[in-house]
Amino acid sequence: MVQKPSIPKGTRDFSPVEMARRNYIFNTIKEVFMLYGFQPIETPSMENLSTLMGKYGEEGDKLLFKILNSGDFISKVPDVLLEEKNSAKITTKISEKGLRYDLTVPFARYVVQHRNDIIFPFKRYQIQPVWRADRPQKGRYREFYQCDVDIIGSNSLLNEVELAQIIGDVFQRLKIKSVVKINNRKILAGIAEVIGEAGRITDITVAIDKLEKIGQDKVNLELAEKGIPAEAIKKLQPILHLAGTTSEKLRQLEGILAGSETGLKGVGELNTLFSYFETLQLPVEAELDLTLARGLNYYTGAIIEVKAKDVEIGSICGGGRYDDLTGIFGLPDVSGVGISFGAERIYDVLSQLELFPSESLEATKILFVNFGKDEELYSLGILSEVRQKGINAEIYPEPAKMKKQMNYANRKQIPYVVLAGESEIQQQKMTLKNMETGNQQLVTSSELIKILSE
RNA sequence: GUGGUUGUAGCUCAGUUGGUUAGAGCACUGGAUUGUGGUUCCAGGGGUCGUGGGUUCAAAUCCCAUCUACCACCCCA
Repeated sequence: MVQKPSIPKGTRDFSPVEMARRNYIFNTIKEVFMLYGFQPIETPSMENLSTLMGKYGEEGDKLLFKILNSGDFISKVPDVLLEEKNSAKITTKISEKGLRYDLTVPFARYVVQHRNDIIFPFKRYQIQPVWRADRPQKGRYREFYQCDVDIIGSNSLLNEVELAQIIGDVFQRLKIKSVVKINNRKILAGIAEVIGEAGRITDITVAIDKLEKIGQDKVNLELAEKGIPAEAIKKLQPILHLAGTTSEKLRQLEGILAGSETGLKGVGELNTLFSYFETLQLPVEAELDLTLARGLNYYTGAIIEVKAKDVEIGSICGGGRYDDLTGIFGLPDVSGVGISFGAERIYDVLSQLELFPSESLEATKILFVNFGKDEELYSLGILSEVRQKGINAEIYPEPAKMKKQMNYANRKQIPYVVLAGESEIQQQKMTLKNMETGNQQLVTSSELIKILSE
């Protein structure tokens, strides 16, 4: 019995139309990356679990896809463990590889491993799929592409500025109206310090990250549930409701965070950043957003997130600065900053706003109808000529009925069809049909190429 | 990982209180039209009713489990 084929949960096939659109996104992003001097690298789909585990928090470890060891792996597991039925413990015995969860951690591993060959500051980009064992939803998959750009080995804020410019360029080219939200981990740390809960930064940031979504009251409730004292929560309130322009907000923060050295440093960093933006006139809106927390625990400085203005969707790009990502792999004090474009979400935004350019760019431009053996030979010669001029062309591979061949051209949206039968061959010409208008004309091969090159 | 909704032809969906051979539109194949597609007309192929159990004389229909997609949490691109 034949079984119905299917693909694993949360994965997708990409058909030609989707590929053309995805390539449009990837190519646009790549072009901009290269414009700023970034170079591509690729890393393997799988990494050793030891490099992946513990980098994304407890949740992250659960969401890692693990790969079973080869061979008779189960016989090597001690009976005691099998009887205990503890998945976590057995996992370490039967799996030592996992699929990558993001591109940043493998990049850190790469940097440490190749530190002697890399020219620092190292500017690299990387466009590859990542895998998460998350429960799929709309716009959330178990396999999806990330487009990462990172600069590693430089503390300069100029790097943050360049990333903001890249964001501006990319979304301007894609015609997506967007706003860049910026925050700084040091400010968040400062806030926690000032309200007397320095040790609880993670709980506090995770809660205030939801401010926009669930509202102030629920945020306060969540903070209280996490065990933050009422007094600290009270102190937090005015900070969450700073008003005015970015520079006004920063000035107010300076006062609030006067007691925190880290906090003030963060304010200083944002001041420089925003003054750069002002003089450079970014092609994109940038604003300070104190509620921007981002879960990843390795960020230490700037936190960046981009939202599309005309579509209700999560962030389409995000990132930040990490001061010591490579430290865990034995290379301390190397600071980096990077962002990641979410290809799938950008895809969704572009389709919802119908901003994809006409897809025919990569498709066949002309089809030669196949009339039989002799005519085929005649067409084949012209076909090579056309291809040599860089025009995408094809010949129908069998002398099928006209209707079938025309229908093929029609369905593939091929704009031109060449008909070369007995009478055309005698004149050393061919009939060129415009599929859109239906017009036909008798042309020579050089006339044909001229028309197609227009 | 927790809770909810869902599933009938390649796609979008009908299918009565459980009752003969499960239907339609689009798509596909062939013909009307032997060198002319996108319009029209005619004919045809295509179904383990998501999967596995159960209740019943009888299940697409009722019950349970499971898988998928979607939604809300959690988290995130």
